[in-house]
Amino acid sequence: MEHLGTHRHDDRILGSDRGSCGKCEIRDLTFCSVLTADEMERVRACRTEVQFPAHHAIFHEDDEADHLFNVTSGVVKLYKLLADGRRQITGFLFAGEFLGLAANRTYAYSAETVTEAKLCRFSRRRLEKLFDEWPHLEKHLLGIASSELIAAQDQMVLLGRKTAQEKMASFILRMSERAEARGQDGNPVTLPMSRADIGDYLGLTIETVSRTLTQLRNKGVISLVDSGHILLSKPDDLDDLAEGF
Amino acid sequence: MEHLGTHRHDDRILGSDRGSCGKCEIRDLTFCSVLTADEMERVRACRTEVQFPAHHAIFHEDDEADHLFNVTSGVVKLYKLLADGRRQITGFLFAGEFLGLAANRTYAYSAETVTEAKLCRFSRRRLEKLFDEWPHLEKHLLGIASSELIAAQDQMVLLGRKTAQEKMASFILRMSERAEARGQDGNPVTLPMSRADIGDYLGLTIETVSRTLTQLRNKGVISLVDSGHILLSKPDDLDDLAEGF
DNA sequence: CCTGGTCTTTGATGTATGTCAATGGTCGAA
DNA sequence: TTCGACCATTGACATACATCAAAGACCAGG
Repeated sequence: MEHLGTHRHDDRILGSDRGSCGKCEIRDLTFCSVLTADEMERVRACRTEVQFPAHHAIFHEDDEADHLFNVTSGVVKLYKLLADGRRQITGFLFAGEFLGLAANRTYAYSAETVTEAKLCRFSRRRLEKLFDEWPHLEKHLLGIASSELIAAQDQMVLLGRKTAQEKMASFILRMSERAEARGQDGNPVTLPMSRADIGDYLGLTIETVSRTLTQLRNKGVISLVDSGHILLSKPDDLDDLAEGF
Repeated sequence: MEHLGTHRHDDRILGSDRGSCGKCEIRDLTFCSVLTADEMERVRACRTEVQFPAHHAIFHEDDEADHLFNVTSGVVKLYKLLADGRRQITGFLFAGEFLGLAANRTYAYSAETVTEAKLCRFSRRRLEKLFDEWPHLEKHLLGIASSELIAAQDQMVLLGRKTAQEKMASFILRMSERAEARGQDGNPVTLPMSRADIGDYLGLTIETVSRTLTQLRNKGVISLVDSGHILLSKPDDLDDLAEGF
């Protein structure tokens, strides 16, 4: 709900490091996976790797949308603000995921790091020229956009029709699944974001997030290792709670 | 919230009418607008025009996603259900808009008519073959998907962070804008859907929708011509209410 | 080891919205 | 015209979640 002061010192760009695509460890998670060696070379030419500390603004909703980004490590959040400061987080992004969606010439949302994070930053203008040349890449992006649209609709169901408990259960399970999809351990789940962030993602307050977690703990379906790590004691029961049984 | 009994008699397909693309009045609103005459001819070959009465199911969330659709007249709603029947409407579609998004091989949502409606029905398999051949069409679809993603994020803000009054005000204004975008009159606004549908779209109950409308009427920002037609008496004040001023 | 700051948890209370119930309006069928 | 069904509106009451407030955790810096 409240604005957490975002650090606004230098961007900490790690030089113009354009040389490391070859040893990119998350290539398979990104759109780069569909590129040939020649194509990779041309993509590399419009790329810069940037690094930000935790809780650092990447861009704001009304900035000129000059760049597209791929998260290469760390966690990023996307959000929109209402005039009085109410905030809705529209997504958390992990390694391999894509950001920079624009409406007209400005970004459609603001983006901030949750943890320290590295990103590949592309010139939108130059990258879009490559998209025009490579239909298979455009096709891949359409697939990504479709999946995101489906995820957005699930989030609408969550925000519009689920109770606090169902929201929390769904969120924990989703984070677990996504960790596994990235090849990490899904249990215990790591929640790198604050309670405020979770609340602003689920349409709840900090207090309700906290209280709901202790309810789930009291029911025995989860254990709180520490505030950022949750052990799923009864994943099947958690599944049921997420769907309202 | 509750299930409105959807009529399940015959589909009322108006024969295999494949001959009328030439005089299609809403061509400019659809992806057909980017096709050449030759391309149109091939699209026409995998097309059937279908017509449904009001409150009729078009497809269900778990059906095999064999078809894609374009609304040519009337209004359609998309929704998802929770196990106990709670419903979230994820969108209302008007003439020119596209539906049939699939996850894996089944539809990602259910679709039902709100009013009597006509749709162009395409074979997914055959249409996707054409997409592969025509990159400019794929590019156009990516643009559509991006706009829908942006709209979905706005809806998340609405569902997660807006009050009932802000939700209603936003909804009325959105409907007005969309009518104007289709070349219709945006004031008075026509709301062809029931209060139950509006509630399930905004994450509210029927009663709250009704009460909120009378609040707005009492404030003098709208007049209720009848339950489906709203006159915007003070559009600017309504704008302010939508954003929380 | 203390200290101040930030974040999380927990408690007490308030309120926007949901639930339950009744009334009224509209429209098509007889 | 009257009837019945359905939908919208309004009222009384209930409650899930928000708000306000305080008390622990945790951690970095001195």
